[in-house]
Amino acid sequence: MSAHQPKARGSRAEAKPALLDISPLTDLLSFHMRMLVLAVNRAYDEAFAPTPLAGGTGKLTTLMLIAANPGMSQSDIGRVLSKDRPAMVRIIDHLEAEKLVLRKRHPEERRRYELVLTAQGRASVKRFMAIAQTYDETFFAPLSDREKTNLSRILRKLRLAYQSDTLGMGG
Amino acid sequence: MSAHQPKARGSRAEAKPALLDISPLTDLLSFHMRMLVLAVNRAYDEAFAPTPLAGGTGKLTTLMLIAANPGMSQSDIGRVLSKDRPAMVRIIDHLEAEKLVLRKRHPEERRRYELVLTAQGRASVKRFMAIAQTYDETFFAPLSDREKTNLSRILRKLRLAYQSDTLGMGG
DNA sequence: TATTGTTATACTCTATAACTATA
DNA sequence: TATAGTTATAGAGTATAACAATA
Repeated sequence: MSAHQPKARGSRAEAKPALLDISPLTDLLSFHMRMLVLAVNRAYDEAFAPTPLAGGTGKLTTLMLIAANPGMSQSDIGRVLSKDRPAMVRIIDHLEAEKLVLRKRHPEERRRYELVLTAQGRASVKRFMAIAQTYDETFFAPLSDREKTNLSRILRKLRLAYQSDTLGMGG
Repeated sequence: MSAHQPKARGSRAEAKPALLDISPLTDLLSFHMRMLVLAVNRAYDEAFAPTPLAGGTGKLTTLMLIAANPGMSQSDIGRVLSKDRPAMVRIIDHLEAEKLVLRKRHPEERRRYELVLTAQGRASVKRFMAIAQTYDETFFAPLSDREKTNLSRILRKLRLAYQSDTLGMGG
């Protein structure tokens, strides 16, 4: 959070091809978070490669939202996930092609769809959520329980500060 | 970290267009981190829009690395930032076009470049680092000092677990 | 044979505008 | 006029393969 460490030249650190000073970067919390998300996304890609939810986390999170809140519209989901309407069209197209999600016309509000899981979607989502939980727990396994609780509380506080939107409950 | 909250129907929560249950997502630390990085990237775009480092953080981080470690090669930087060689070519092309960075041929190892700042680059990098620090501090301002220290320590622990590469020191 | 930088290609994600149909 | 969904387009990020120059 402050003063960069000196380059430690001359010490016993002269083994490898000259160590790099990355402290200007690691002093920034935002840099830390970005690098970690890169790694966590790689872990996601590995865990979900053999599933129809490969290639970006948007398909999984959309499916989980529909499972927990049947009847959501595409725009509703976009607001939660910070995705615009064109992005949601593509995701729902994919999930529909995979026969996991169904677009039902809203009876009164005929502009929007009510998104619901198909029977296959309901059956699959349990498996997907188990994969998600395993990959998430595995990734954060290097942390102690106390650190995980702290991290969760801190991230939640930041989320509420920047996303206090219409969202809702949970977390 | 566990048990989803019930939908709390019937309580005083029936005001807005029916609250959404996002707890399946917020139970995942990885989801929290991804959403926060989305927000932090938006903050970056705003802060650096009027500079030649707009459009992605790679240009700033590359510049800061060269400033702290003159003579780095493109591949060196790519290893630190988890970017492949084609990505680094594009970034250095941009920084060179902006007259911030210079490709110098390495005298002995004539395959690689020694990347150094131009006079203009050295003058600008101080300003850019000040902008970076301000935007970073502003973004994490909702946290107490203790929380920031905790977050930094936790993120560092995870980084070391997943990126124990050849990196170096600092942080 | 391996490595640095380069080019080309492709696929994803993101952002914007414009169109339709509904309200 | 405003909103939900759609389409088209362009930009940035990422991943791959292949190439030239060098080691």
